[in-house]
Amino acid sequence: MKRPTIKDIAAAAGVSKGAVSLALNGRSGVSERTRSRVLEVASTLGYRPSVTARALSSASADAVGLVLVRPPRALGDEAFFFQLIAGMQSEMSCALLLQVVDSREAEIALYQRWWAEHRVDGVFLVDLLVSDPRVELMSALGLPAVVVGGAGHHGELASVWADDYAAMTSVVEYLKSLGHQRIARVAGLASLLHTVRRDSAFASSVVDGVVVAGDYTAESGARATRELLGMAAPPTAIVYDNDVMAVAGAEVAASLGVAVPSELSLVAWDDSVLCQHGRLTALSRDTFAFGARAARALVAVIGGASPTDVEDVLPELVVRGSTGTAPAVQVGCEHPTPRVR
Amino acid sequence: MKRPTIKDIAAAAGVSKGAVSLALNGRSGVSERTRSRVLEVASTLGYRPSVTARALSSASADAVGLVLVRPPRALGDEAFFFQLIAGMQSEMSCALLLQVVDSREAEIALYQRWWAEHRVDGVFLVDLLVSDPRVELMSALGLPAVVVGGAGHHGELASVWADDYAAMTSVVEYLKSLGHQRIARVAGLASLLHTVRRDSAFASSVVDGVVVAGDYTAESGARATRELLGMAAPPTAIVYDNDVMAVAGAEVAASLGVAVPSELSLVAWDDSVLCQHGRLTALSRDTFAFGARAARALVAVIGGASPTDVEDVLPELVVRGSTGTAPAVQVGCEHPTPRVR
DNA sequence: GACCCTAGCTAAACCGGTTTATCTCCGGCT
DNA sequence: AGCCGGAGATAAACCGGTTTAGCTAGGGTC
Repeated sequence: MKRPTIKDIAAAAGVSKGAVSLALNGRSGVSERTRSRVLEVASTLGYRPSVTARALSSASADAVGLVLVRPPRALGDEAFFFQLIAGMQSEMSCALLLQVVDSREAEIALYQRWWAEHRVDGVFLVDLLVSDPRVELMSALGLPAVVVGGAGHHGELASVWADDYAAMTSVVEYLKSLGHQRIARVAGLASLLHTVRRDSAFASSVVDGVVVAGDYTAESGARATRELLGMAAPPTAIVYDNDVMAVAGAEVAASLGVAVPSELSLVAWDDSVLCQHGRLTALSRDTFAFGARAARALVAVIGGASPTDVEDVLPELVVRGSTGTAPAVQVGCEHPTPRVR
Repeated sequence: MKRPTIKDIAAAAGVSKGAVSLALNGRSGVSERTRSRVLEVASTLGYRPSVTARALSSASADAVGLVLVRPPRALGDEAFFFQLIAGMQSEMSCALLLQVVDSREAEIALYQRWWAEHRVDGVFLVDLLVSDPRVELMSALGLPAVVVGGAGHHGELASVWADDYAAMTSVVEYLKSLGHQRIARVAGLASLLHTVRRDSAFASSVVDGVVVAGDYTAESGARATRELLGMAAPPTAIVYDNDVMAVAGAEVAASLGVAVPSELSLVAWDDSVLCQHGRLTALSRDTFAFGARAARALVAVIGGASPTDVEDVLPELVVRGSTGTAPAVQVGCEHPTPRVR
């Protein structure tokens, strides 16, 4: 089967290629009679302009790109990105080029390649680092980009972000209102910008708060939780940087015989089916809507709009069974017997 | 910033465009001296051929496509597809064009469009229907395609599949070996081919087995489970078509006071973090490897290999806490009091 | 009637590659 | 000397669009 080209349409309608192009793109230069004839011929022949050819004459590639840096097998557990992608798609008429790579270097090389190959009109940047080389790269290449999730103001780039600082503060305030004083945090990758934000928010609202580093995997969540519960003065509440670590933490608590929420309260960042089934209190945000917003921003930037910062709505704390009032303080007992064997 | 084109390389190396093309593609027609000079110039200038332009001269689009038909918001819960995608990527050097649409018609239109626009070299077909129009479409268009997950032999198309029939049979045999006799099944969408396969396997190995239809959502899993447990002679074991429904079912059982596994055994199809945390016995397959295999098959077909059927390894039953020996049969009590209020 | 303007269209160049036809030069053979 | 062949290179066509320059016919103005 041979797909019809503009030349076929031109021949069938008895006009020139140029006239067909003008007619199809709704531009002036052809009479209404000719235009309607061309349109009719095109539709009966099932004509579709080739994006490829169109992209050549410096028009758009009609696609945007997204690169994820992950160990590929771990990807399936992170519902977050899938939600995000689905949301993006809902606001884009063009295609999404998706690639999973395993290193930051590969990611940068890929962006460069896509740009050089004229393959995308713009890209999303996720997992922003504290000082991210990609920001400068985009400016240098002149490739439209939207930073997703990094808190505002990245060079000349547009960004869509949620206020992690305020969110963390609100979680801590909630826990404090329940009487918790020894609050700990299981953080995500330290190289990520939002981890730093949350860290600083946590540090400024919790005195002597313990922070243990994790990497979003169940293993790291379990390890961190074991470490925290084994301390001389274990925390009465733990805030996790994602859902997977939180659920793993809940299991460790159960296996150690620490009752949730009467002895220990748990909060997960990012809600998911996992939290729903684990009855975990979680900081929920509408990731789908977030993706949609990011897509709108990118489309705007590609369209030539000047880059803006869009702040997402503050995540909402969904209280479930994993948080409760702090256990009564045993006066005079600075070092209660750790419950951990 | 302006990216260098083949013309720039030609000028810098003092040769013609054609010579550069030959040199870069390792084809004969240029001397070794010229070739090395061209290569050097190209690398110092950071040259990258434009896929766009290349695709125009009937070469490859250097991308493959995947369309998912889902209500977009539900997508995030299905780790399966993300795993699959990650696996595909691991075996492809080209890019993946991903789009989520909300109807079968849109999917077909999209495949047609991608083909017409010369945007992809081939596509993956997932969620095969019992009599799927896409199979014929691909043949008609001459678009290389690989059927993912549908059990073998689809027209002239290559396919990568797991033997759902054998898998279902093995699950039932396992339950029977535990003494279960009243086994029920919560099925997935009836329009999907693999649902039909599992149905027929289930029907032929379980006498009077009850099948309730579901749609992979937690709600449908819960509803189906409530229905089954409310029957006069409720089943002692239930097999679910996916993890989300199984976990929802486990919760319903818990809320009704039905003990798992002493009174009721549960098995989920497709393992995930959800099953791991819910301690659900699950039929586990290596989705990542499955995706990788599919990608290899597609690459081969695009390369001109004649389409083949690749059978995936049989899924493995991972026994966790949700399955156990059947409760003792109360002799003479045909209709035990339902435990459901 | 001479002039200009514009609508409507065509021809041709262009985008950045690949591919084919052609051209030149050089060496070997009879 | 004359002929042939092949290597090495180039010019030009082509892919399927967009865009610009140019051409023509018709109508209005003075």
